[in-house]
Amino acid sequence: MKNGGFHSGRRSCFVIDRLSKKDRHQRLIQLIDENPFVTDRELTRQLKVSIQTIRLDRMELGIPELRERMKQMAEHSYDQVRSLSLEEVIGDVVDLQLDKSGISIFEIREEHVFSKTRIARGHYVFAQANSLAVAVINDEIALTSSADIRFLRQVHLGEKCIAKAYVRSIPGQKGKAKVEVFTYVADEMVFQGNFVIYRSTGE
Amino acid sequence: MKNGGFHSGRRSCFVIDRLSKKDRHQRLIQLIDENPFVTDRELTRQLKVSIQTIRLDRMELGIPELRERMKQMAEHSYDQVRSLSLEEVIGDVVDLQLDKSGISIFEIREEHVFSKTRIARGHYVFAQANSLAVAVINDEIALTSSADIRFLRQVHLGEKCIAKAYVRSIPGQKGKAKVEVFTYVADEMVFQGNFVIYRSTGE
DNA sequence: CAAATATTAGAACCTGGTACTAAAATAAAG
DNA sequence: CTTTATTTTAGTACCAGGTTCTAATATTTG
Repeated sequence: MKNGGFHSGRRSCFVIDRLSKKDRHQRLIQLIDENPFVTDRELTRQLKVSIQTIRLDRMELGIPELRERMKQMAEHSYDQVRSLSLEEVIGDVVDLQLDKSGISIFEIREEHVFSKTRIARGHYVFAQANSLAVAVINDEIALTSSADIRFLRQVHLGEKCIAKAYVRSIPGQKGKAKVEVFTYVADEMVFQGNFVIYRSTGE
Repeated sequence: MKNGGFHSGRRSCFVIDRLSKKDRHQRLIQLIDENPFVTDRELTRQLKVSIQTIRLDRMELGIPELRERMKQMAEHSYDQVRSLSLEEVIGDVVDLQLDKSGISIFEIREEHVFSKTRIARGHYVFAQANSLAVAVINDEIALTSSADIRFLRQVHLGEKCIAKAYVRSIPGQKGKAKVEVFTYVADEMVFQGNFVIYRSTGE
């Protein structure tokens, strides 16, 4: 053995000594998590064990090699970019009757909440309602003109928001539509909004 | 030569013949753009040229090898995830006087606009204002209670939104603060919002 | 036709591994 | 204190997907 104390470290009676297998595994997971772009060779320096040990460890832990990790990240981001650019609406629209009504579902995930309180940031709840209000209008161009909104209670991590939109056309004005949106978690109303949507009819 | 017509295609008098160098370059760019995970070997099949030609072409066009492409995508997505999870606020807060006022800047990028019209989705403009309204409140917990908003004109791709927030405390109610936000592009006001923010004072 | 350009072939080498065999070192059990 | 089991290290052959370099053919152009 190369490392360890002067008398080639028996037990762990020396300060700078190898970690136990279990500890090393934990550290390995941590290191790769912190920097997924680390090579096995770099890991040998950090963990003071041979490259074979690193590779055995990765096997046991089911951690793929660097190139495979990068490939997976690349594929993931590729999919994400594709789906994001398709995401014309925040939340899944499950029902849509153009110029009448619509329903969308949106689940509050980690990225939508304040990390401290785990309460959803208002603009995500608004975004779901706004997207739905725009989607429900049967027009080439539909833009939010103004809105009057109310957050009735906090929405927490993991909760499913069901937004229901109803189109109430404004009789006098042709280029504008009024859309009412109510968002529920289970039976409880958490958000209420009155949107005035600009539409491009007759242009 | 291996491909081409029966008499080993002189000129381009045969139908199934190699493309010109220029056309091949265009096709190569297109193929890699469509599927960045394609190997050189797969490209030889598509373009009917040798692997050396593919590699020369990539050189000339400055297209890196598959592994480098994957690495770049992986790094890009890693950075994005990191910055997204750190993004406590939409827009850069450039000035903040707690319980008084604040300014944030937010540039409209591709991902914020309707692909058809290149006009910003309302909820991004709202999100900037909402984030700023919450940030300007000097409290552990600050949540949007209600808002009254107006989109004064469309914001386009590439425009920089400068949001200014002013706290107007509500004298009667202790747990609520009123925040006015005005968003400008250059000198033009594009958005106006009155937010009522719930605050946790004295709790 | 000759000269210039484009294409192909092939060998050596690189990174970051896998798969496998085998020998040490260390720990645990009898 | 041995013997056995586990853990760690060493070393070789091999792989994908390349780069880099030299050299030989095609093909096009003047």
